[in-house]
Amino acid sequence: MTFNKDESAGYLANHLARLFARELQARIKPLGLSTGTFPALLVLWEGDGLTQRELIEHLDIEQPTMANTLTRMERDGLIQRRKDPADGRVQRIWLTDQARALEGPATAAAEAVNADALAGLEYEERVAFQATMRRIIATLQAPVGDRGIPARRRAESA
Amino acid sequence: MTFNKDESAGYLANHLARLFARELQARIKPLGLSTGTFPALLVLWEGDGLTQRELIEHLDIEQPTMANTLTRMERDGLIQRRKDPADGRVQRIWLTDQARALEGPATAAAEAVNADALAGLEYEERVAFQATMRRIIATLQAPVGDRGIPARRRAESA
DNA sequence: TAACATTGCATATCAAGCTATGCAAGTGGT
DNA sequence: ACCACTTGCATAGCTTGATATGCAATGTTA
Repeated sequence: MTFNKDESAGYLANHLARLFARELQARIKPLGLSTGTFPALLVLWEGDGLTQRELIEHLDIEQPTMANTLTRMERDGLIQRRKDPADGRVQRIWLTDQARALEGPATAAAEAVNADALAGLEYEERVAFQATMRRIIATLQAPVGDRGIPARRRAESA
Repeated sequence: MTFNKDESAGYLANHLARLFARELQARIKPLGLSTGTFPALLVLWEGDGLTQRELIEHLDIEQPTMANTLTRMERDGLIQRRKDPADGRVQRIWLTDQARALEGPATAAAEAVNADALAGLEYEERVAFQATMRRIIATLQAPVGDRGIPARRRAESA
């Protein structure tokens, strides 16, 4: 049996993510936003003043990737980095007014991408799809030894 | 209602793809392979001598991305580019013996990643998940005006 | 308190994706 | 035969992801 990419979950996930990114990029570029900054903004719109570490824990992104993204966001006038008065190592991230003003149009664009992508799916299929994605994400985030063990049972044996 | 990333199909797809890529990278790095070259190899193992254009049609990758990937693959001894005798514009892509020898271990690694990721899912859930991914991919590949229209009906009205 | 370990972030460097652009080789129409 | 168009690929330059590494600030411990 040869390996068939069109039946490989990993290949399909990669392809799907690229298509979503293309679509989102087309819709938020007019706002002056790009796909990489978007997840950080989603977290910061819920409440800013976070540290870089707090951001990466929310987003499961490596630290240097986030540092890089924040540098671009600062350059583009979306955030400011200000030193934490209590801990000299920490830089807290604050949104600019410009970034705050983009929350409405930007989240509307993202909603539109999702609606577009999922058009043609029944409600039950959408719910099941997202639930499955979350389960696989949880599996891949678990340490290798714990794979395939439901989170409940994992918690019990801790 | 605020936008919630953990209920956004696009965000979940991006996160999922990153986790798959991390996992695959860990497993094929020992073979001297990387995630970007993998899809091209999958196509070429089925039969080489393809043009760059044929490759990008198989993989839905932009042409300069593929040109770049092929340059790295040539550098790493995985492929050779040879001029097509009949058409001076065309470079045909041929696998090296080294690349041919990697088919077994590399596809085994990819199978292992998929098995790992999908462990904990029932058979029906896996099938449904992959079917849904393929449907969303088809939707996002369709021209904007045709979104939400089943492929069957789209074909009829052509 | 001096030495060591940890934490938070930055920098360097690479891969993998994209858009914009250029150019040489082929094709077609007159 | 010539001009215009198309096709195939390369290059430049950017974003978004990763690893490896360094360093300063803070914590911890003998």
